[in-house]
Amino acid sequence: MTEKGKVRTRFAPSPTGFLHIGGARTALFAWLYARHYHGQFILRIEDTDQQRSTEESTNAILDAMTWLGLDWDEGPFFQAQRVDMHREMVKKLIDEGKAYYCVCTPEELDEKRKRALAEGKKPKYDGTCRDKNLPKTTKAAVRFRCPHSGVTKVNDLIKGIITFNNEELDDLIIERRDGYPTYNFAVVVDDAEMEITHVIRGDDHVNNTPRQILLYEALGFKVPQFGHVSMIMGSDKTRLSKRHGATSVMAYKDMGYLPEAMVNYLVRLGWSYGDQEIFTLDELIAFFTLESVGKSAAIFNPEKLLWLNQYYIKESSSQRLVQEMIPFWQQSGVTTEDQDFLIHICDDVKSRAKTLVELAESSLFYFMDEVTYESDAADAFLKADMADHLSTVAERILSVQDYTKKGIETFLRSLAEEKGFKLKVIAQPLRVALTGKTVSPGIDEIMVTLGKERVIQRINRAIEYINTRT
RNA sequence: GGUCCCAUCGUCUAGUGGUUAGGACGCUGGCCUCUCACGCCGGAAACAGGGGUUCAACUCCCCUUGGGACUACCA
Repeated sequence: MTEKGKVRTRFAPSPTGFLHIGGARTALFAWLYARHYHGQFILRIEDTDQQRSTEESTNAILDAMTWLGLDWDEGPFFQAQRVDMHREMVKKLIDEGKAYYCVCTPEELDEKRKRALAEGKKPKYDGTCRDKNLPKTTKAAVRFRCPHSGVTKVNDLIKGIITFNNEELDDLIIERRDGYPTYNFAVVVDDAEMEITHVIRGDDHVNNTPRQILLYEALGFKVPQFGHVSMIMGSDKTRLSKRHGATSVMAYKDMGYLPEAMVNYLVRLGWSYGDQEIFTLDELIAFFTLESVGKSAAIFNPEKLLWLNQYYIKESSSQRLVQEMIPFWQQSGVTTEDQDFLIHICDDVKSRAKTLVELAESSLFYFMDEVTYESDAADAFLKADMADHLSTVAERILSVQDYTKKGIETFLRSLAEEKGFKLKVIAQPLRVALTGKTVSPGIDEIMVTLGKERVIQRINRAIEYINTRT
């Protein structure tokens, strides 16, 4: 099933929370890399931490991946379902003398670590059980026997060659006393077994890489290529957290962001293609390589994401937008099924909204049976001297043959000319009559969308309003 | 503390020894205009510091400084 020479990448999140912005970017890079080289992208859930993993998180991550359009060719695999194999591998290492049982208690180790740190020494495992050749017991964890000398080189696809002295590494635990493998062991076994060719993951794993390479070698596996993507940080250069705003990908969906905006934003965080800012998915797949991924950490900039979102809303077809708007309109209590009406509304509003939430908000007036006038707007424009003009519009609009943007504009302009004032003199009162606000799409657009009947209704109601007020 | 990584406008970045250091977001001046957006034109804004290497450094090397990651029987 694995084609020879094919690129295989994976995304391996731990289900301990929602899909984070940073995780999403890593996933995107791994996905793009696989797609660019016509390879496979595998999804694996790293749920060996029985305490912190939840099914809810798994589902949330899957949903977010789907929303972003990051489809996977294999999986999702669950690491916890693979422990038998992990244990077998542990056994193999023990049999070969490459791993050993350790009965030091977590408390003891913690104590030693603290002491070493206080004395300014390296807090690494002191090797108490390394040569005791202890038998397997229920309280024994398994440690990997790490070489104490030599160097391990990581040829990172993004960062270049990184060299580690093996003496810096200590004998890490590969199987807990509860019988479950630890992360560093399970990733190696799984990545090897799944024939992952390129491990693309977060920067925070670079220091794990040499010991993982040693593990690959001890197990007799082929060492994959590594590519470590830098972290995403908040505006104060600390790790991105809730303090910097929403960090969950799906929170952005709920805030009215389009997935392509998120993808486009994320990909440009660390990756570039000349001066180009806007990319279709096909372009990304065609252009993406790890060579053009930068090494330095990036700061998450919500303004730019917002700009991209506005761009994609503006560029989206209104048909598509109507679909996307369904949940948002629903939240606002809009029930119309009139597709045509909804499409026209999107035509009018889409260049004026930065998010779908904003779009919903600014389109609300279209659906009202009775427009609610903002008090400042009414005070300024629904005044006695305007009633006449408004009723002229209401009367004459009936006979406008060319009821289009163009036709309405011509009609309004000639009316203004006839009465001897500028268009804006009638435009603003009309706007308030039709929308209740002083800010809206163009009145010609609104009138077309609303249709003659509703327009006349709203104008007459505004006239009534003026009359009852004076 | 140790190990590792990083360093061009506020932010994302282009740059690969010789450029008026380019683009984008944001900010800002103007145009368009029925309001608001969109769009268009313009502006301010950067090579962290110090040593080398070189005829020539943003670009290569070293140091300093500053940031970040890891240092768990978490992933």
